[in-house]
This record gives sequence, structure tokens and C-alpha cells, in this order.
Amino acid sequence: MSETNPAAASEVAAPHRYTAAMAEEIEARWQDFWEADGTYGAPNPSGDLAGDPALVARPKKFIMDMFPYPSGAGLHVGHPLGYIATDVFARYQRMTGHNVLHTLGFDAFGLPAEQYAVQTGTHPRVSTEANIKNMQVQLRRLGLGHDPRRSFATIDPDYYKWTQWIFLQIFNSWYDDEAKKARPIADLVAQFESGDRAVPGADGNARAWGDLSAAERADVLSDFRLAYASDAPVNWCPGLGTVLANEEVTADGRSERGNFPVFKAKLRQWNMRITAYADRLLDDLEALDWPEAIKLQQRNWIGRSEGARVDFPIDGEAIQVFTTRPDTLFGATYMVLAPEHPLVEKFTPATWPEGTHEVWTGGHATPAEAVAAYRAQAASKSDVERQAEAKDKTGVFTGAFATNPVNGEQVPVFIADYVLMGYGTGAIMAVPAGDQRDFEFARAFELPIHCIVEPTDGRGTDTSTWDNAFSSYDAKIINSSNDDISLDGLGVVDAKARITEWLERKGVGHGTVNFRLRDWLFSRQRYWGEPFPIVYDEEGIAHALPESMLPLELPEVEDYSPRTFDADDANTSPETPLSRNEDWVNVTLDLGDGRGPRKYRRETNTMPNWAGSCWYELRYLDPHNSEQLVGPENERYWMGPRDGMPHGGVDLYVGGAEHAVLHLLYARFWSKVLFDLGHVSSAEPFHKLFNQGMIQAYVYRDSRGIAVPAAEVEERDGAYYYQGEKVTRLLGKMGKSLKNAVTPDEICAEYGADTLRLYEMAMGPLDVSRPWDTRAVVGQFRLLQRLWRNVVDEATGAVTVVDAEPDEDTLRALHKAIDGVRQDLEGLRFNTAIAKVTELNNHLTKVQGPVARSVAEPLVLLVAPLAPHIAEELWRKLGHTDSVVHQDFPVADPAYVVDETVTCVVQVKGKVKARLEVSPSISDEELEKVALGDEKVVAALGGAGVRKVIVRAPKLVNIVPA
RNA sequence: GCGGCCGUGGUGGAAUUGGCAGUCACGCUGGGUUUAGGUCCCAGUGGGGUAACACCCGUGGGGGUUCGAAUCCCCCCGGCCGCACCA
Repeated sequence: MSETNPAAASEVAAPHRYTAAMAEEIEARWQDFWEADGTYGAPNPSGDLAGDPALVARPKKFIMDMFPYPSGAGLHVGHPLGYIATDVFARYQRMTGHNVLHTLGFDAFGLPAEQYAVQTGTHPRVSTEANIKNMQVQLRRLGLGHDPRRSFATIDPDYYKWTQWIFLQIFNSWYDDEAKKARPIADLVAQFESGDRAVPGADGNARAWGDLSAAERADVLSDFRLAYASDAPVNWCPGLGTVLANEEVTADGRSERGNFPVFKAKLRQWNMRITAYADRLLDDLEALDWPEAIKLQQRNWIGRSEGARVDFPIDGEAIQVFTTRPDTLFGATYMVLAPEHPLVEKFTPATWPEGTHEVWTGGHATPAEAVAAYRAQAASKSDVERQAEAKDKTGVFTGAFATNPVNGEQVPVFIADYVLMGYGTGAIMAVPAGDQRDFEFARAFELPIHCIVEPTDGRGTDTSTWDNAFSSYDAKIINSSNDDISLDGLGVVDAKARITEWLERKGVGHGTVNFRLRDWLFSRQRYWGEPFPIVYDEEGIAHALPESMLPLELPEVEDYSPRTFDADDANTSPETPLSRNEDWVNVTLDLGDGRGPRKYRRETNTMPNWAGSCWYELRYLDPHNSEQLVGPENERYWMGPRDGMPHGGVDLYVGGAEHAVLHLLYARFWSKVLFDLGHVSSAEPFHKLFNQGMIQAYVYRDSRGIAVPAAEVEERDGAYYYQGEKVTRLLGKMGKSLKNAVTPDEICAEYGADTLRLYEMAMGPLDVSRPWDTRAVVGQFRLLQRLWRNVVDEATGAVTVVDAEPDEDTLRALHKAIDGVRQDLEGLRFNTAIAKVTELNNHLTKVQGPVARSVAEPLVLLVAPLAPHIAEELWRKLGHTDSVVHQDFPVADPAYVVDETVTCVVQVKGKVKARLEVSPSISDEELEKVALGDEKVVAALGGAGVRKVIVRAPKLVNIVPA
């Protein structure tokens, strides 16, 4: 390294040249200064971080990154991309009159930290804290202007105390559908006690609250609580040894982390009733300044569908279906229930009805046998297999018939795995003529297909000749009438409205909205997560720990690794690491509920790694508050609603797009609960979201396909060689496993942190992925060297800047740069901002003689957000004694932003034929006259007359010859 | 299958949103400084063409709208991302 280090030899010729060694010295010195000075401390209105009222009085900016996992691998140059971007933006905001909150914490619970700890054999807390320290050292080297007083890790008991506190808030509340907000569960109990609200009974009959046992009351409340335990089928992943949320399972039925198969299993688990917020989560997206792609993903995930619920009578009861196409009810020729639908047993008869078709029975002697066999087969399949077989429609007849409410027809009831229990009512009416899935099933089981929409593609109404279902919103409904109603001749929209009205009038159905979103599975069988502040009494009733018992800290256990299983073995069940510590699990406590000291068993699940990141933006605001998760005044100041931000929130949140339906959805949900309960004034956590792209890197593979160390690959004549052997090159992720990681440390060692910051910002637009190219970094280093040289004499170290009037060209270059850089930084277009700084700097390099102070100083200020260390150093050299961080960002003089003359392009038939130097204020008429008189234009016209002239003064004239 | 985004020099990328295609940087070529390599400095660099101009071609391909298209519309090709038996 030292031989190729530009620092070494050049020092002889130019002892005061800006070199890597000098950069390192400057950077370390200013980082120490900032730390000692508390330069980046943002004052709060109140509390222990209250400060300078003049600064507090400024408009605020809360600028945040998605905080990192402190993994043991350390950082590569891809990680800090977003941190550098927010830092540049935060510095710019500080220089334009804002009180800026910018800090960074650590998301330290969860699977990666635990797995790393398992691998290295050390306690997760020990390895995690070591990793945090290591990462802090790496990050400090980059000169990020974070407020260190506000940093924390989610594993700090002072922090997770409040994560647990929020859980209890959610546990102790319910969603009032009328008020459309969460309310304390005590309000619901009061309604039950007073009789204002009927107590729902298992058999549908109302009961008196006072007559219920404690266990019965707990069961009733559990159906309302926003955090509740249930036995619903969950995603069980034996390979990881834990259950997972829907959001953590990939489309092909595998765990997002580890890529293990996932099975459906009935296990008692904690859930969060995020579905109660489906409509608000959808509606409030409108006012957020987020990338459309992420909004769209959330909309799709929430999956709002308008339709109707319709009852199909059977044996004096009914099977309810959800459909988005109630207008096709007359074409419903059979029904399908999900295999696990609870009504299946109820209606399954003892024997097959007379003459049941052989293909319907699956060869089984009785319906019960057929159903049992099909269910067993469905349950044994992993989602992966189920997915793979999606093409073939399977199912079995239950032996039962229900009544189609519009035409009284008896329709057979099937179970099939193409209907999912988790969506709608878990039951559908099948309209094979209009739905491709139903069509395939009907063909496989020889079921009737009634044409109820007139085909517009010429296929005719004889469905026996059809190859697929027909569906079109432009077609007319046919064959759809009874004595009471006719949809015939109507379009889809009108038919839907009419049939829905009819269903409601007859009391057999109603219009409704259905959501795809499911409740959030919130418990994990892990050690390294927040323990639930929940205990169970001897009756098995869950009780919340009182706030005074928080934080409930993780106990020491012999073995904190999760129990994992053969990844393909569905017949396994989870084991929680915390359950191994009997002393911790079995406790005698006085919960302060008047029942005195009693024996309890602690909940041994832990919270998912998303819990800590669901509210961390709030803790940055008031990190040491021991009374409240955040003081209201501080919360309102930094997060409260204001003009253009009706729900409040963080001013800028930068991070990867991979959290679209995970962290970003969960955090919005918690935000709304806390808002409803009056703990915060912001109903949204993040007003503006920006997704940074990924820094990619070339991956070189040998003939066996194995990645070889990228740093040792040589290029010759467009081909790549590793140890003489030819290798292939592809663009991929950067990382240790692909042997192409480049660390910030090595770039800092070779060029300094300012160069690294500039390079990462100059590579391209922040939201686009682009390949890392170490050899291109030198370009930004050269920029800083030239900048240095424009202020400092390399041989003597003396400042060369003079107090003289700059020339007109230089003034224009300066003010155009100021104007452009301001606009670009405002819009997070760091790459073009740097190009403009470079242009100005190159201009000064080319101009003879020393640089005027009135140009050098604003130039240093322009550079300050991007390369803060060299800017501080030059600012000091220019004679200032204060830090550059809080200087005012230069303001462009409009008089110099426009050129004295502009180049006007004269086109003939759209091709450029001449260029004119004209005044920017020239009139269209004048410009046309000048253009037509230009000799090159006259020559290009060659005597032809002029048919038309388009003038866009002062930039362009286009002449169309006759 | 459905939905979304994107294709510009050898490379990363600019283009005031319909008005000079290629800002800035890497790389490359030539020159200077240097004992030499590297660093550093200067110049050139879309392709064809020319001694040099001129001129011609050019934003994945094809068509269209327009005085004028990288930008708008249609078709095709290629790539990336999301969802996916959601009734």
C-alpha cells in the first residue's frame, strides 16, 4: 500500500499537498474537535437535552437513517451510502437555518445477532456490544454529524423497557369500530358492565358480564385486544426453530431469512390486530411523501377489495362466502370451502348422496373419510409443494348441498386447497364461466358451467365449447333473473349495485370491503428478543405486568440457541429458549391488582426483531426520559403535524426498499395506536421516505463457478484473469461471501473520508443501484487536491487567497454553482451538486492568478456539507475561528445566475446551423430578425423561402423552409 | 399470469422536463514535471468521414405525434423489482 500511496513521494516536492496522510490528520483532528465541542447536539424544547432557545426557535428538521444491525462482519462501502447522504442533507439544513436532529442507533435484537453469537459461542449481549463498538469506530471515521447523546441500542434495558411498555399499551386496548380508533380496554369492560354493549357469547347469545368467570372474561376480552394470543394456523419454520409473520415468508413458501421451508401449524401465538387499521393504513398513505413503488406495495399488501358477503343456506344455517362479483351469482354452480373451514364437519353427511359421481368422492367410502384424507394430504404439504402443484386443481366433495340464494338451485359443496382459510370467509361461490380457477376445477370434476356474461370475443354462449373462462367488464349480463330481480342486459357495475341492494333487502347478503392483510404474528421462539411483560396465573389467564416491573430483563440461560429441526420435518413444534430457565419462568408476584402475591408462569416467547424498530424514531427525541417514552413537548416539536405534513412524522427517512411491507408497515401501525391512545401527536412515523439504491460490485467466478477474490483479478484485453486462469465477471451484491467486499477503512486509508464521502455521493442518483469502482475514487480525491491548491500553496503551506475583486466570469461561475448546488442538495441530487462544485473549482484552477477571498470562502461553504473535514480546515486557514458547521450556506445573487449573453441555437428543419450570442432578454421579434439575417442561416436556406419560424427566445430559433 | 420501473459513449452517469445529446468523473491517447514507476499538471476523446473543415449517422429495435423527441403515444426486444390459486 505504501508504495502506491500518493502520500509518500509527493511530500518531497510539495510538502503541503493534500495527501491521504494529511487528510487522515485533518479528519482525526476535526472529529475530535466536534466530539469535544458537541457540535452536532440538537437542543430540545424541554428535558435534559433542552438547549439554546434561539436554536430551538428555528424551523426543525428530523433526518433519519434506517438504523443498522451490528453484525460481526463489519461495514463494507455499501453500508454507509445512506448515512452519508442523510449527513450531507443534515449539514445542508443546519447551514440553512434549521435545528437539525440527526443521530444513529442500533437495531441489535433479532436473528442475525443471535446466529452470529451462536456461531462464535459467546453470549449475544457480549458479541453484540462488541460489534456495536466496532461499527461505531468505523462510522466515526466517516465524519458523520450525529448527536451522540441521542444514540442507543434496542437491547438497552432502558430502551426495551419502553418497547415492553408499548406492548402493554397495545395489549390493554381495543379498536372501537365506531370511533375508528384504539381505546383503553377498560372502556370496553365498562361498556360490558353497564350493558351498553352486549357481551358476545360462544353460542351467539348475549350474556351478563357479571355472570362470567375470570377465564370467560379473559376470553371475551382477548377477542378485542389489539395484542392477543390465538391458536390460529401460523407459519412454522422447523429449520429456524421459530414461527414467522406472513411478511417474513417468501412467495414460494420459504423463510425470508435462511430460505427454509415453512409449514402451516396450529400453535398458540401472540398476534397484533393490525387488520383493525387496514383502512387507515391505506388512506393515510395518500398524504405521505413516499416513493410510489413503496406506496403501491403497501396498497397491494393491504389488498382492499370491494364486494359482497352472501349466505348460501344449508340445513337451516348458512355458509357465508365473500365475492367481488356478486353480479355473477346466477352462474354459481358449486361452492368450495378451504380444507380447514370449521363448518366442514358440521355439514358433511354420513353417506354419499345417491348417485354421487365417482370423481367427486376420490374413491372414498364415506364423505367423512374423503374429507379426512384430503385434509391430511393438504396439511402434510409445505407451501412450496402446494405452490408447485397450483396448476392442478384438486379437491373432494363433502356430500353436502347448499342453496344458491338467487335461484334456489342446490349446489354441491367441495373442499379444495385453492381456497384459502385466511382470506375472506374461507369459502367461495364458484362461477366457472367467469373465473379461470373455477373453470379448471369444474372441468376436472365435471361440474356445470352456466354462461351468465355474453362473450364479446365471438366464442358463443355454449360453454361446452369453451377452453377457458370468459371475463370482461365491458360485457353484458345474461341468464340472470328470477321472479324478483333481473340483471340481464346490465353492465358489471350496474349489476353489482342492483344485486347487492337485492341481497340486502332479502337479508341474504350485504356489500362489504375485504382486506388481504392478516394480523401480525408477534411471538418468536428466540432468546435474543424483548421478553413479553406477560405472566399466566394458575388458570392460564394472561396478566400484564405493572409498569413498575418494567423492564423485564432477559434472564441468563445455559443455552440461548434456538432448538432447530430438520428443515423438512413438519411434525415438530417450537421450544422457547426462555422456558429452559425454570427459576425465571416460575415466579411469585404481586401484580398490584388487589389479588396479592400469587404464583405465575412467565410468557417464554420473545418479540420479533421488528418490535424495537417500530418506534425508535420517538426515543431519539427524548432518549433519557425515565418517566415517559417521550416527553409530549419534545414529541410535538420534532414530530407533530404541520403544513404539508397532516400526520406529522420524520422529515426525511432514508433506507432500503426491502422493508416496504415489514418495518415500514409495522412502524406505521404502532404509530397509529400510540396516536389513538394520546401518547404522541403524530399519526405517521415517517413523512418523507427515500429509498437509496444498492452499491453493487463485480463478482468474479472461476470455471467451477466459485467466486475468487475480486481485488486480485487482473484485466487484459477485455478479459479477466485470476492467477492466470480466465474468470467471468458479473454484477452482484457486495459482501464477504462473494469475496468482493471493499471496506470504508481501506478507502479512508488510501484517500481519506472526505474523498470516500464525495465518491459515494458522486457515483449516481441516490435511489439507483450502481457498481463500486475503486479505481474511480481517485477522481474525487483530485477534486479535493485542486480545491486545496486553490487556497493553499503546496510548497509553503501559505494561504494564497487574495482580497481582490473577482472577474465577471468567475462571479457568474460562482453564483451559478451556488444556485445549482442549493437546488440539487434540496432535491437530494448529490451527484449533480458535486458536478457543479467541480465545475466551479475547475474554473478557478484554469483562471490565472490567486483566487479571490470572496470566491474561495463561498466555495468552501459549498463543499462543507459534502466534505466537512477539509472544509473546516480551509475555513480555519482562511482566518475564521468558528466551525463551518453553523455558517450560513451561500446565497446566489440572481444578477450573476443568468449569463450576460446566451447562446441561441438557430435550427433549419430541426438541425443546428448557427449559434448566436444574444441578450437573455431579447424579444422573439428581434431574435427572429437576427436569426434570419445570419449568413450561415441564409446559406443553409439556399434561397428557399421561409414557411414558418418558431422562436423560443432567447435559446432557440427553428426555421422551416418552404 | 398481473402490476410497476428501466434501457444514453469503453464505464458510472448529465440533459433547466418537448428545444445545442453526452455536464462531471473514471478509463483511454498524446504531451509536460519527475532519476524511473506512481503521484501531479496540460490537451484530446460518441461513431463514420476529412490533411483540416464540411458533411453524414447516433439515446435497445420499429412505427407515430410535432417545426422539433433520450423525453409524449403504439408495437416489439432486453433487464430489474413487487405480487401471485386473494375469490
